[in-house]
Amino acid sequence: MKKELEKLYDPKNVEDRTYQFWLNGKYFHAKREADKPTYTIVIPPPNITGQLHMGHALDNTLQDILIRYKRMSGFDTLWVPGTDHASIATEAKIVEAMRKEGVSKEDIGRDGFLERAWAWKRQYGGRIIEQLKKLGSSCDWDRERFTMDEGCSKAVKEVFVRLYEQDLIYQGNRMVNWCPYCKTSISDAEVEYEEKDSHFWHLLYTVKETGEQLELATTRPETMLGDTAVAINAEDERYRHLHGCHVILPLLNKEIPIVCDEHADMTKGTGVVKITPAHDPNDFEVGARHDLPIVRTFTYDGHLTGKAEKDAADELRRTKKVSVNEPEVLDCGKYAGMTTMEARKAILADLEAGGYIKSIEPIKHEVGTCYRCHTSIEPMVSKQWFVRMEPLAGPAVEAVEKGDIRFVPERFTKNYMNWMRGTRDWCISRQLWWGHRIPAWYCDDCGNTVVAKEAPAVCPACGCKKLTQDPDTLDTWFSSALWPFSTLGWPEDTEDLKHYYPTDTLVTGYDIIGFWVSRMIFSGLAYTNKAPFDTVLIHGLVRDALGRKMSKSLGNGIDPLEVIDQYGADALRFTLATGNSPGNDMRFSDEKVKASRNFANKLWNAARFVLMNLDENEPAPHLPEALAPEDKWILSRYNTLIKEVTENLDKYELGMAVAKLYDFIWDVLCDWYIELCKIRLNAEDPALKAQARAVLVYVLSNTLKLLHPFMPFITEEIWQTLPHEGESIMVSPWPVYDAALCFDEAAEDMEQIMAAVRAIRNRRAEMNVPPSKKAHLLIVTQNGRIFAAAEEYFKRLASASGVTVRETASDSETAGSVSVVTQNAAIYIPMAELVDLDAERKRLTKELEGAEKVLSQIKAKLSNQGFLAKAPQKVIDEQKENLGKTEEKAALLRAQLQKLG
RNA sequence: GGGAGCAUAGCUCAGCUGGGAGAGCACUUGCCUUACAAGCAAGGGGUCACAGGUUCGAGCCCUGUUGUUCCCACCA
Repeated sequence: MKKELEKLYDPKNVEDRTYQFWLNGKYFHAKREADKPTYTIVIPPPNITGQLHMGHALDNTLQDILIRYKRMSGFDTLWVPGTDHASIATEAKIVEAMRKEGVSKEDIGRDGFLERAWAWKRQYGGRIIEQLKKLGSSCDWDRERFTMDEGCSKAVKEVFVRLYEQDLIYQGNRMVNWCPYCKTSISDAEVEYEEKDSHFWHLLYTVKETGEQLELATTRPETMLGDTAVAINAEDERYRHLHGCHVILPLLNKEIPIVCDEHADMTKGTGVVKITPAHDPNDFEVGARHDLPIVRTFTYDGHLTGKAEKDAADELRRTKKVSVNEPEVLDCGKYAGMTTMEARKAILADLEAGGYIKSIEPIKHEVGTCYRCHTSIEPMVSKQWFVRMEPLAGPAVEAVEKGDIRFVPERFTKNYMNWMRGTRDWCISRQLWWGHRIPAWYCDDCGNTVVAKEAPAVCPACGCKKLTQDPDTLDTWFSSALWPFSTLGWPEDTEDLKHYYPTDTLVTGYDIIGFWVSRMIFSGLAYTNKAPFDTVLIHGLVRDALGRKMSKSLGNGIDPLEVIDQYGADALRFTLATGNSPGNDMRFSDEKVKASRNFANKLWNAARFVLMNLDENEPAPHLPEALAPEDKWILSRYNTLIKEVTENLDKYELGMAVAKLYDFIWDVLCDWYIELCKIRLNAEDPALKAQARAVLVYVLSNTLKLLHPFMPFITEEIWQTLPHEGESIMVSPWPVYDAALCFDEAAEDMEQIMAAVRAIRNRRAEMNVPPSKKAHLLIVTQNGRIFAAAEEYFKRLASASGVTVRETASDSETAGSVSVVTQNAAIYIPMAELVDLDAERKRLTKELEGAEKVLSQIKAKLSNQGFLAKAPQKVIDEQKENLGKTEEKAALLRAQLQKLG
């Protein structure tokens, strides 16, 4: 029975049904096949707060292309999907939702909050998974994971305890980045710098011993209450007499020392700098060097501290036997309770009134902000957990240097190295509730700290039972760092882990190399002794049509699901895969998707044409015994395509691969081969028909396979409609290049005919001859072999009514003709009424000039001794061949001109 | 301050290890040719940012300049 397709391809009729078909067939499921090499990708887990955005669409399209290609190429492929709990982002969203209900975290307590968070996860965690399916992602859904599921939690505890025992995790009062809005510490990587307008306030502090006024500048006068010294450089001659002296801190009238420290830069400002160890990272270092007191003057939510905070801190110090460098807290008196900005104003006003301000200088200033909420971060001394990076970074640098891990494109190696070499200890504790709770317990009696995978029953130090777990949770990236192996079962030595780990390719954007990629690398090396993957494929950002970042605040985001709804997932995938190279940003526009949709439709109609011509019992794809010249030509082209597409995919040149497929399908297959096939399909001879059908089905069906990783839905739909063997195109074998199917000479002959066809069309178009006006062609050539059997081609493709091929022609025979000259033939189109001898002469002269110019260039090269001596033989041969061809053409042109007189 | 990317047709971008400048869109002209007007055929349009250098040969390699984007950095 003849199958028919709709005139327009409608993705809506195909995609969901096809995806379900794949799921039913369990084609995505990795079966641990012992006889196959493995290929594994772990998905960069999207946040459960998220909707699928264009970045995800790109990321997952690339992964699916690789996975589908490898699956068809005979690999045991596994693509592990999952989601990330995204502690800070999710918690912020839930808090925000609760705020709208008038409920706070504290109202419902930790357990109540976590209940809500898990409900959130159940509600929204699945949504993005469904969206990934719409895209066609062939993930192994039986292995779907979540960063806070039981297995991942186990891995997190295992790592934490191990690192603690190896002294690679420690707790300490250190300078951290504090977000007063999120009320948590964040890591260095989570700070984003933004340029803001600000001022230098030049202040005057009085030296106690000499009474002179010491000028210093600050951008943050509100921190002055926490000053515990001013620093000068020991080499600075201007202040040599002040060594060992003190200044009186204004407003507090407190005596603080002048210290000599390298941090004070003589070339900057007055060379004097105030030191606030509790609220500035540099000053913290200075404080440590000079054993200065650390006086905290800010609360953790961005207000100035008062009596309550001071008392609480004192109480803590008294009862808790706390660590030595627990900061003091100041009762800021009249400033207590003000926000830092309010305090700045008030303090400046008081300084002004007291005559302590010398001048104010406007400046532009890079201010650190929280990457989530963009609130200015406050550097703050706080007790946090840290991962000691130096011992972990070494092997991670080495693995990339040795080539165990490769970045594509290569330039991102540098990016990674800079990050890895420059990184400081990683602050991993967060003052949040949603996340992996830190597996540390403190003894209420003796203050002992116990780190363990399970809650200890008694304090090992004093034997009491009063143990309280650390209230903090871990940085989201702590669990993401383990993702390549925690998802496969680590720390258990599971079958999956043995079989699929290390994974192969990691696909992600350049924006999270520091956050995620580098942490997976050092984690993998440290805990599994293996690099977690061997290749990192980096892609860029998807921007809007104007090149702007897509963002919620700009409202310029394009929803991939809407694009899928309108144009189909294949069109979206094609758009994202095409025309961009690894690591580069790309612009997304409606026009591009339309072009992709048109391509899908073109393919669809090519298939429609083929099906239209098929017999009821058309056999599965095969090649006939005898081949027509155009068959040999298309098979040569097709085999070249296999070779190139495969090579491109192996080199991660996905954009190039898909561009070649586009050209082949549209130009080679549709515009030429199908048109050529119509000759035989319209012929009487059933053998010729069958021959054309067979080659058409063979080439189309196999080309669909090459295209399948990029456009899975439409290729499956067409493949299923065509005669085929096997259940699904997605598990059919990847085409293999076959040198026996490259017919170079026949293909070259065919190209000659095509060139003649183009030249005739060109000539006719120039003269505005409609296709309906046919003409009998006279071809004069020494290459009769090529043109002898070409009559049907010219009739079909060049509006010819017939063709005569000869070696010579008399002037009278060609007098009333328009002529066309190709490389090896002069073709006469009898159209006496259109012949304009003058125009004809001009045109031929121009063509001849062109040919002669090329000739002189080639001759110059071939007479250049340097070229002959140093150029590769292949290039020289090409030039020689070209010389022959061009000379032939020039001769024909000259003869033609002579004829015209 | 350090590092990286980009600069090619009107627009968006390809161009792999140096060997005759490409695609899509837009534009012009002619075609409803029985797969497709979401199409077919033909065409116009580029000092490959600028200046040097290496080379027989440079869009591609080297140096510098300009413009632009991004990343990193504690600049009081």
